[in-house]
Order: sequence, then structure tokens, then C-alpha cells
Amino acid sequence: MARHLITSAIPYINGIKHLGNLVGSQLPADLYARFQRGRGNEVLFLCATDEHGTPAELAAARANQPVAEFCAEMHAVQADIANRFSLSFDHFGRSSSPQNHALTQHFAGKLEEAGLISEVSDKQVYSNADGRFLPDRYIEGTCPNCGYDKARGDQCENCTKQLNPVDLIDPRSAISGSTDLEVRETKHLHLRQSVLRDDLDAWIDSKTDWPVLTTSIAKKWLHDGDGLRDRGITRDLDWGIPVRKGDQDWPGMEGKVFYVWFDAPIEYIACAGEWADATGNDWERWWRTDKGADDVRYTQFMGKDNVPFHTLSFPATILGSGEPWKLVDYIKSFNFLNYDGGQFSTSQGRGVFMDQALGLLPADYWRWWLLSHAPESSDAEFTWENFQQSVNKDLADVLGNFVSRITKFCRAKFGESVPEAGEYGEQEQALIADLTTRIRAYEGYMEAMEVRKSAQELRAIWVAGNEYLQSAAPWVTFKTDPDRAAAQVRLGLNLIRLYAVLSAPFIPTASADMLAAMQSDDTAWPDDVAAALSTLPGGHEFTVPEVLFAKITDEQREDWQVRFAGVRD
RNA sequence: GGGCCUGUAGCUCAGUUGGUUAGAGCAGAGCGCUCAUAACGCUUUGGUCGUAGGUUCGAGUCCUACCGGGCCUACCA
Repeated sequence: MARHLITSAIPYINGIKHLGNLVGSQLPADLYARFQRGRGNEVLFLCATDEHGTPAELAAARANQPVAEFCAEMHAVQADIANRFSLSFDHFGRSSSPQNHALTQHFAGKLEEAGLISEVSDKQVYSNADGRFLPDRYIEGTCPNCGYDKARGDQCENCTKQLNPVDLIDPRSAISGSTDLEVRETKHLHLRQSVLRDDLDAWIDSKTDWPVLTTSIAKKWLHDGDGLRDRGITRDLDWGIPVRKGDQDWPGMEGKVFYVWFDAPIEYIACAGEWADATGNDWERWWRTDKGADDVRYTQFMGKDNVPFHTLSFPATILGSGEPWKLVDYIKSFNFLNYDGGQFSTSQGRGVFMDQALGLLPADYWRWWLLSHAPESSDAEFTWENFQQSVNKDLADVLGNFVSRITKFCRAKFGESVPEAGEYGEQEQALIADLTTRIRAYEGYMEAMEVRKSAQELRAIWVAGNEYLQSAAPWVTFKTDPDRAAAQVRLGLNLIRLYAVLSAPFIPTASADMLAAMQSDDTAWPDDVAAALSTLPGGHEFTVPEVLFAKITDEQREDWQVRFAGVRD
């Protein structure tokens, strides 16, 4: 039995995520996790909230809450929404956990021992009014290049020129508007990634099967300019993991915390520790190659904006530690999903957010659309028309109606139990052969994480059921050869169970409903399709399910288009 | 400025190492069926593959330039 460690990029804590965030990491990761479990493999699927950093502090301040309290609440909110989206994490952790504190400090200590940490003195802008150092982009002012008066300290959004905060004319704090700013000297730890460049380069080179999106971003950072640069891994903030060398103090670093991008990936490991502490399981057999993780296949899912940290910084941390931690085997990265002609935006409240989506329709609708339109080769676009059309056709007409027509026909002609008479004949064998080919193709796409192609193949499998019914026409054979009709209907009912098993990674709730209607708990993967289609024997009772997927009406669609045209409050 | 990705039917997308008449789903048209959520099935109309050159016996596929869209560019995460 294969063992799969699967992680989704951990969502930031400062708000509820939108559908673009969802489709880029958590959702495809869940698809893969469910598929691997469905095939009988051992899976540990982890996710967490990413809780440190300036935006979290500011969001908490806006909400008038202590940051720890704010994060605890938002974690609960995100966990609830994830659950309602049927995201099947084995554990949904927190990067602020004690486990992550200890492990992050441990890694820093090991990196220091290995000579991979340097102390660098930086000059940084301090806001007296805010009582804090300001990251470059939290300083606003007039662009020296184009005169735009809301240019940020890192870049002018108007003319796209790269800036330094000191370049700005009349700089002010983006938080308070205060102009009482000064440049202060501050010391920070840097991770000497440059030392590990050749190792990282060779490692990336060996990953010939990774998506181009993943490797090209890594290559760019490895070879751009002078090559991979060292990176600051500490910040002057209150909220975060205190800088320590293992369990020892770090002289000169008092009052500083680790940079969020240093501790966030480490949470992938710490999260397994949280899971183990909560369940009594052993986490090291998933993460330590000296303690049983040798045969683990580790797959990460993320949006393209996260790629540098997962291909370079985090591997540098692991390699640099000199300890036998599991390195990622495959990185599946995604482009972005746009919303109706523009970008989804958390900060601007543009688009559809996860909680809102669930207020409109059950998760399966969103799961199906998002996954079947996953932004794999380029950015993709969400429009309400496309969503309505795809969901109505695929889920309501092709799959839902299939379930309806066969169960209702059976109830009318044979009652609510699987008809016993008749045998499968040539037509049925042909269907089995066709389905076998398609299911093997589906498995191949799912193994390769070809998300869109998987969805296409699954849909084709559903269509095959309708084609069969149409040509078998039990409503005709029933009149002349009831036994033949009985066998045809028996096959049709068995198809429902088969579809439930195959479709579960995409639409878990509907799949469970289908199984419940068939009164079956047999979720065995159909390695042998013929056998799978004989699972429900003659005489087995079932119920006619409610409509699986109600159609989205034009009125609903129009209403939603209007409601979601602006920005969120 | 630099790097990477992308531009194929009205829409969303496939097109493997260059190889005969460029594919699928949706939408449109016609026919069939009547078990079903006016659902299903069959057939079918749509494309000088962003533009212009080039390499080649042969290019959607390789090269160059240009045009359009997107992302990244290291202190948001």
C-alpha cells in the first residue's frame, strides 16, 4: 500500500478565502487525497492556517482584538468553512502552535550550527506613531517617477517602477497616515541560501516531471542576476515565533520573531506533530526518512505565488539542517482564477468568497466547476454564465438525471429493489469494456494530477451510462422481454454505485447520497469493472433519491450576478 | 527593463518526439426517444490554429520579429 503525504499551501489568517485561493491549493489537494484514499492507499493530508506577519496584526487591530484572539477565532471560522467544503484534512493546524514554535526554533538552531545563518544589519523605516517598523509596502508617498500620490514603498502601482521607501516624496505610514517616520538600524538573521544554490539547482534539475510553472519559477530565482540570494528570516514584530536557537536564547535577537515565510512551511511538519498529539499517531514515520518515511510520496499543492518558497526556501531549510527530513517529491502549482473580467481580491473584497459560495449552493457545485476549470495551463476565468451552464449540464443533466431516470423507471416497473431476472449480454459487455478503458484513463489522469482532464474523463464515464440506457431502452424491452429489461435496469442501478465511488473525489456529498440511495457502503475501487457492476445483487433494496442537483435558474444567476458585481462589505 | 507563461471554432479548452481531410464539451441547427430534473441519444453547421517572415519534402507544433493577455521580479503573504 502506497503512502501519500499531501499538503495544501496554508491559507493566511487575515480573512475568509475566495474561490481563487481555494482552487489553487486546498481543493485540488483534497481531490488528490480523496482519490488516493479511494484507491486504498494510506494518506496523511495536512493543512493549517498561516497566522504570523504584519497583515495579521493589522487585521486584528481593525477588528479591535488582541492578535492571538483574532487568530484563534479566524482559525475556527476557516476550519468550519473548510469542513463545509468537504475538505478532508486529517488535521487542520495552526502555524502558531507550540509544536511549530519548538520546531521552527529547532531548525534555526540547526541552520546556525551548520553555518548557514548570518547576522546582517539593515536600515529600516520605523513609525513612531505606530510604534513599529514598517514593511516597505506599508509606507505610502508620492512616486518620484510619475507623481502618483499613493505609491508604495516597494513599487509604484501606477507606473510599476521599483522603489525604495526612501525614494518616496512625503512618505507616510499606510497604517496610520503618520509622517513621523525615521530610518533605524536593526539587526536580522539571514538564511544563507546562496551557499546551497548548487544543491538546490541539481535537485530542481532532477525534477523533470514537475509542471513547467513550478520549475521555471525556481530556475528564475536560482539564476536571476547573481543567483539565489540570502534571505532575511527575522522581523521586528510582536506576533510570531520568538527568535531562539533551539531552546537557547539568541543573544542580540531579543524581541524579534521569525519571518512568517520561515515558519509557515515548517508548519507542514509541525502540523503532523499536532495531528499526532491529538490522535496518538506517530508523525515521524511521515516526515523522518530515518524513521519510516522512506517510502512516503510527498506532494504539495499551491498557487504560483507560493512556488519560490516551496522550491527554494523551505528545501534550503531542510537540506541545511543536515537532518533526515522528508523532501517534497512533487509540486503541483496552479495559475490564478479571475473573476468576471478582473482579479479576485481579498483586500478589495472582489469576487465570491468561500462562505458566500456556500450560502448560494452546496459545496459540490463549486467543487465540480472549480476543479473542471482548474487554472492549470494558464489563468482561468469565472463567469456566472459559464458556471450555470457547466453545472446544469454536467451535474444536473448528465449525472443527476441519469440517477433519476433509472431509479424511477425501476420503481415504476419492478419496485424498489434490484431486479433479479436476466443476464448481462453483449451490449453490457461492450459497456463494461468501454468503461474499463475510460476508468483506467481516469486513474492515469488523477495519478498525474491532471485535474481538468480527470474531470473530462469522469464526465465521459457518466455520459456512457446515458448512451447505454438510450440504446438498451429498457422501456421498450420491458414490453417484449421483461427479463432483458430487468438485467438492463440492474446494470443501470449498479452504475449509480460505480459512479458514486468514482466521483467521490470531486463531489463527495452527492456521492454519499448516491451510495445511501443504493443502500450500499461498498466503496471499493473498481479495479475489476465487471465485478463492480455486479455488486448490487438481484433483490437488493434501494430508494429513489431526491433530485441530486437542482438546476441553477436564470433568475438565480441574474440575481447573483448583481449581488456579486461590487465588492464585499 | 528582465524572465516565464499564454493567444486554436461564438464560449471553455485538448492537440504527445513537426507527418495524411485540426479535436472535445457547451452554445446553434436537424432527427430520434419518451424511462427521466423540457432531461437523454444520434447527426450536423462553425477554425487561412494572434500577425508577418523563416527552417523543412512537410509546422498549430521548431526559429525570428511584432501585437494582445497574464504572472513573477526577492520587505504582503
